[in-house]
Amino acid sequence: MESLKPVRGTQDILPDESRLFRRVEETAFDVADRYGFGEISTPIFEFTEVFTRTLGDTSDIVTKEMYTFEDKGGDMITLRPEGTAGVARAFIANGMQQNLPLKLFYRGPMFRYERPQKGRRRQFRQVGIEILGVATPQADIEVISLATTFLDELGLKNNITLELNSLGDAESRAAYREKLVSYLSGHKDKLSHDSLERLDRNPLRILDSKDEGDIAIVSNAPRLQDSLNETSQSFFNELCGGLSKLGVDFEHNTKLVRGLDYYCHTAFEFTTTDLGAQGTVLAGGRYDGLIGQMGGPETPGIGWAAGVERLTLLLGEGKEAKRPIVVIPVGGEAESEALVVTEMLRKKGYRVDLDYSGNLKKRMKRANMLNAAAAILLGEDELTKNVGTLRDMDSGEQKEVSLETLEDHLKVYK
RNA sequence: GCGAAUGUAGCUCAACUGGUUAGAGCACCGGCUUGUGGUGCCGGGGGUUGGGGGUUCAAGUCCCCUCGUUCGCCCCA
Repeated sequence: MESLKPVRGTQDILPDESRLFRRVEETAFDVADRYGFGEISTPIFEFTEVFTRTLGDTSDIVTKEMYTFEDKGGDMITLRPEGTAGVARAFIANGMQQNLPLKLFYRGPMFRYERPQKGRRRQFRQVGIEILGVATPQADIEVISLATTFLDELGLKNNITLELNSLGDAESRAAYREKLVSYLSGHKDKLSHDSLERLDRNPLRILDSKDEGDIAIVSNAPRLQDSLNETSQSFFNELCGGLSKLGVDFEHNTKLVRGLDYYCHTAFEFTTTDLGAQGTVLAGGRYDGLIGQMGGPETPGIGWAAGVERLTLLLGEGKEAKRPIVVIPVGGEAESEALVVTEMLRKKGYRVDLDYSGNLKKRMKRANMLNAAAAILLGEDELTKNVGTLRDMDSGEQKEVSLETLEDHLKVYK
């Protein structure tokens, strides 16, 4: 065996940690459900074209981060690097435009060939939502307030801030892009190497540069919001107004941008300073051009995705699992009776564990390790009297109770 | 893809400028306690020091390569 280690950037998620993952995903689904979203599952791999068409040939995701391979039938297949493309594809393929507007929730693993870091894996999980078919800011408001509720219910409200910006409609963006490029072109000699490359590929990104020289240049650059036409401006105003009315706090970050062409109007990110360089915990925006670009009917869309790993890193320990009751048979004869009692209690809804082996001391120790609330001892003495010894694991008090009325005594532990 | 740090027991870490059989705490197993855990005492198992190569009389320690992790950049959730 070459190595038993998992492939770089992948990880085993053991039961304790799984609980956190489940909490994040279930909270997300639960909230989305209340907001009227239905769950959609799309394949975790698609024809490569699905992603190259939606993400554009020049984006980093496509040029260097996709897990792409040829399958045995000769098709080019890619492990999905994000969720929206698959949802959009499924939308078109299933003729879902009949049912607009649509509110969809998804969750599952995504794959990106990147250098792993804290909060960044090659296989990672996302939860996300999309609203399709609503061109007005109502959808933007709903999607963002859903995100806020979700993060609130995870108890993360205090660590996370919402940054919001408008990219404007296609016309406004094109106009701004032109202004920005012509301004920046006058400073080519001073731009950082990275930004120089971004200049023709993705100039808006330069606004976001961390290079000090770039920041100085950008500070005098024409501003995005000055290029917004009337439609775009009122769209954004309506969004901000709606959020305020719902009590959603946000910061208008005029440097927040999205690279791809089909993005428009709303862009937002929920960020934290607790995760080093991977500060973005949930992000999304409006993508009115996407479905049309894929060959479907022109359909407006907006949505977000959140990184489950990053959220679990912020959660810490979290709530304890429900404490079990442990049934402890003493002596071989009690084993089968213990099994009966255990099954009976399980079917009545108790969380019950049965110790398999060892002397009483060992089994008690194990019950303690399991953080049991109570232990039920079944030995020869008990069996002849048809009782069980019920021990409260916190107080240490114990009493014999008849097996018929056992459940009444357990209600406190349920 | 680029730059840097790091890698010793299941976990957290120790081992002076290279120098005998690599230690400790926690965890685990056993005993004190043959039907009673969470505290105590005694004992035990555990490591090709991430892997490979090199320098040296001698390498956990120095050098090279490789793999993993972490941090930053790029990018993103």
